[in-house]
Amino acid sequence: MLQIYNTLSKEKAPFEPLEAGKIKMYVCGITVYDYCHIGHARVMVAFDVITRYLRARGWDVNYVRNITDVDDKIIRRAAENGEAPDELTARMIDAMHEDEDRLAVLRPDREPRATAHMDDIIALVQTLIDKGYAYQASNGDVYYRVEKFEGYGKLTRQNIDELRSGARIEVGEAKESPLDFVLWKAAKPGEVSWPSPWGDGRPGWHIECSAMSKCCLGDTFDIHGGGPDLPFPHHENEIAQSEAANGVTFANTWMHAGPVRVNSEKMSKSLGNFFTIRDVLEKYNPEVVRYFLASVHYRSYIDYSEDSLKEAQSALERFYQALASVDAADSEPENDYEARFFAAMDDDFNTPKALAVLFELVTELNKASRDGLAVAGQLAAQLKRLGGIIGLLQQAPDAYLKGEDRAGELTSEAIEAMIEQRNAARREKNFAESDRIRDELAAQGVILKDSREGTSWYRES
RNA sequence: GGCUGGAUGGCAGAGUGGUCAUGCAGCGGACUGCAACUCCGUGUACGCCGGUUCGAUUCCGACUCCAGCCUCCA
Repeated sequence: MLQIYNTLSKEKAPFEPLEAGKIKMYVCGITVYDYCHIGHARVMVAFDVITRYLRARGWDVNYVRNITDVDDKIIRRAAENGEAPDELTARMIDAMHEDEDRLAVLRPDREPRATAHMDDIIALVQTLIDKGYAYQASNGDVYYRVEKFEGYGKLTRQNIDELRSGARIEVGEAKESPLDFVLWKAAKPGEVSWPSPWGDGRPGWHIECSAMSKCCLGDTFDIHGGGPDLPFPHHENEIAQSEAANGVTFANTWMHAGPVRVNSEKMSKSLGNFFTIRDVLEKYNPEVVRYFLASVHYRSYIDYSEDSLKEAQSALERFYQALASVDAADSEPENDYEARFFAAMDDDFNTPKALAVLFELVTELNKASRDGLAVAGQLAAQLKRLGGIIGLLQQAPDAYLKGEDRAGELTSEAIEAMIEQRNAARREKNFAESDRIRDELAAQGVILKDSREGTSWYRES
């Protein structure tokens, strides 16, 4: 039985989709005005692992993740760059897909974009106005009347009075109450805008998700996910919009990934202490980054540091060394690893626990491999398949360990030529020369392994 | 201040009312010409104080500290 922690109830509960066999999941994606950072990567990988596991468990998953391609930050950044907003967003969407591909994050089934759903957004705002949950203010903006929605604050347990005392009205706003938030923003001269019954303008931040989830998945769906900073106010506001407009429960299960920290502080744009995915991939194999993110439970904070990445590197190398020792068979052995792996994942997607099971499998595989047992190949096949459920271990072991030839480093050919020289020296028992060559290679990050079958090598990544 | 989490061995990180997490690093041994990989062995870990219990790291309460949200942020 799959148990999922629900932010709404603050507890794990058995998961049951609305429609047998099918799961409808909506995840808040990113605002495409800059390159994705590791925090984004965490959410992407977390929901990728979740989707892969749900599918491995036999469910038909419809995974929708939006792209916010109109907002203040985009408009500002595009102006700074001297380019049109849609040029900026097109570039950033391409970059995001490139980053995801490298991290082996599968594309969501649909990636709706706000600018492509203006009709849905406008219709939803109109419904809210018709039902008395929204109003157009004197400055032309349309606002949501928060105090009219009875359950406001239920996701994050906010008390409406507490919120009221902390809220304030910005200059230029014309809200009835400081708690009200904008649904439709009247355009300023020269800004990108769309026509609407309330004049030219653009949608507020929250309404697009209510509109696109309704459009792609319906009024009620199974899972709504996102990053750690979204529960309040974004998801609280989505609930207010959608439940007021549709009159039914919005999402049954709310899932939120934990934050990435750097030096015990949250990594964020506002603190400026963030690393982009592409920065990190300059130095580390993408699979190492993915392993690092999967080595901690998705809801816990995770500390980003060079040391953690190095550790992930060593751990992953252990997996690939084991896989490299034997050819994977076509069949798998009878054992309880799969059941234990699934039991771990069934417990709110406990990837660290699932990985621990795989490490036990590795030890058994290494022993079988050392003893030349046929089961070794079967264990390798099993390891690769289970690893694949969390998006790991799908590279050819040899290719992973050797890495790619890089500019300024020894090529595979050069390495192999040196190994040949060294083996000639070894045959003559000239160990001084043989060790000299090995040291020379080691200085370049190339490690040798002598065995009965000959000498193999790998790059210390 | 309001609302959420968290505190586990050198580090990372699961988990459990009473026998092992797991990984990285370290130490000893096997293998090896020597290494590397691998295997075997190796650590009185559970923030602090009370309580419940035959027994608590695990349950309950207080305390201390840390983090997240409450403003754009995944």
